[in-house]
Amino acid sequence: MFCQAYGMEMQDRVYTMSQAFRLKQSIEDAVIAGEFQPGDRLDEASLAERFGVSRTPIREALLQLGAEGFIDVRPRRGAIVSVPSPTRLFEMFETMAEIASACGRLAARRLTPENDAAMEAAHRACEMAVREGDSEQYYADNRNFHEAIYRASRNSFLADQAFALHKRLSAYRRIQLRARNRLLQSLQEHAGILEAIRAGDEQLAAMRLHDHVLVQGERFSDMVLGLAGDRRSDAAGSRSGTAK
Amino acid sequence: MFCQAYGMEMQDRVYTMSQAFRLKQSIEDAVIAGEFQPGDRLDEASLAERFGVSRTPIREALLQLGAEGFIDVRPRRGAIVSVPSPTRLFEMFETMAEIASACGRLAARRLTPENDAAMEAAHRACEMAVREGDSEQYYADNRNFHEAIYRASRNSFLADQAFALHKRLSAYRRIQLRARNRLLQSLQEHAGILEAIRAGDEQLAAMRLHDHVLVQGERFSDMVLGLAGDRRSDAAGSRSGTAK
DNA sequence: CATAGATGAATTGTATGCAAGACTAGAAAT
DNA sequence: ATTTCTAGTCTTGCATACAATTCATCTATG
Repeated sequence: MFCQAYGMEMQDRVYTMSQAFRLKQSIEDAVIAGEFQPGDRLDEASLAERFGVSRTPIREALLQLGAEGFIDVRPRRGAIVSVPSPTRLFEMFETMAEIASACGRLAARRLTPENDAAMEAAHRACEMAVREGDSEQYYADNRNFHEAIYRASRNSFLADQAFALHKRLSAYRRIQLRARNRLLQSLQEHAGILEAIRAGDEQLAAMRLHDHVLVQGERFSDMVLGLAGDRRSDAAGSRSGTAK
Repeated sequence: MFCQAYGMEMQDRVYTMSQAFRLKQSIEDAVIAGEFQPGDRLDEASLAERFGVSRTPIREALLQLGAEGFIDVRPRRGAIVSVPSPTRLFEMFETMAEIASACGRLAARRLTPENDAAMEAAHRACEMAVREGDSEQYYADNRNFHEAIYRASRNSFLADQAFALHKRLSAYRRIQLRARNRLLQSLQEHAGILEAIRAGDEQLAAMRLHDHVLVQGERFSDMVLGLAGDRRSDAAGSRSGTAK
């Protein structure tokens, strides 16, 4: 049937996005922005009231965010913003380092002029932010720079995974950037990463990206793992004061 | 995701799992078992009737599976079992190779006697399956072997990610195993991987795992990427929304 | 005084109903 | 005969109602 080809063309049509999808984005953004802090309860009723919808689409959004690991949905006990234990956080960063370095390795192998230009532009933006000492701006530009590298792997699936994890870690990454005042150091590392990718040196690019993400945290991670025989990855609150 | 024993028991107390969670597992199992083939429609009404529940928990299960990337949920157009394009499939396998090799690298660095024993046991089971020529059994044991390696990374987050992707690719992996009749070859590669991990040779372990997963597919992947200048964004495309 | 048990309030899980968008088939027109 | 328009059916999306379970508070008891 020739009609099928014709029908395909109707796919340019823009379908209305469901409310649940919009809500998912909104809630995710609110979490990333820090409006909901780790440990905070995501109450279905209040979220429904806040967004002017019923509980149903809220529930659907929360469950999806839970499936992505963005929040923690406990059966019959409601959803909370995940509170990863220190060990869990190291594990997440270590995973981020591995995935990022994989992207860098592939990018070094497959670099195209377009991807190169995108990374260059993002790098320039980072430079500008550092020059102006704008930490918030650097945070945003840094995100774009890393996304450009993920894309440069020319593996959109891997890039999606990388970016998803990047978003999940954004709150802690921001702390990391601020706490150590390592804007300039970060920028220099970026330059080294770019250099390695452009040289087509897969190993070097992977290593530099790995170290860039972990920031000397690797050995510390190993140490923690060595000490802690058993690991708890519970989201159980460390909210109230120290257990006495 | 890390759904194993999610709602089973937390802090001694056993909570009743929600229907939606059970349904999620059931539907996922059905997809993995090949009962629903890629492209098949997952109709809410018929699934509800099949499991004897209303549409609500079915919907919630489908949305969660969609968020995990296991199926493809299109707004207002229902859910289907994902039909990755060949390019997409290569990307998924390549990502699996990268994540698996990362697990192997960490396993080589941190191997404990317990993890070693677990891998050994799984390897023995694989040997037995090959000796008896039981392809189905090997498929199951192979899965356990790889899971043992993921766990041996001593990074439970990374291991969860790896296992989730492994499950997602199970249908195609089974084809891969059968089509090439490479049971024996696979077993020998397993032995080589174990050897490298035990020797603490991170690079070798990573490389062997990488090659084991990709099975000479790497160059082919590069070739496909090289030929296809632009990649189709199929219906099974990324869920990155309007991110530019 | 502390702890265990029970009762009421609050919150989540599921079912049902209705509205709106998407698919199908048929008729009209070129 | 092919395409376009249209009407009807089917499916999904959301709201509401109710059931089930968890949490908090209070009381009784050692």
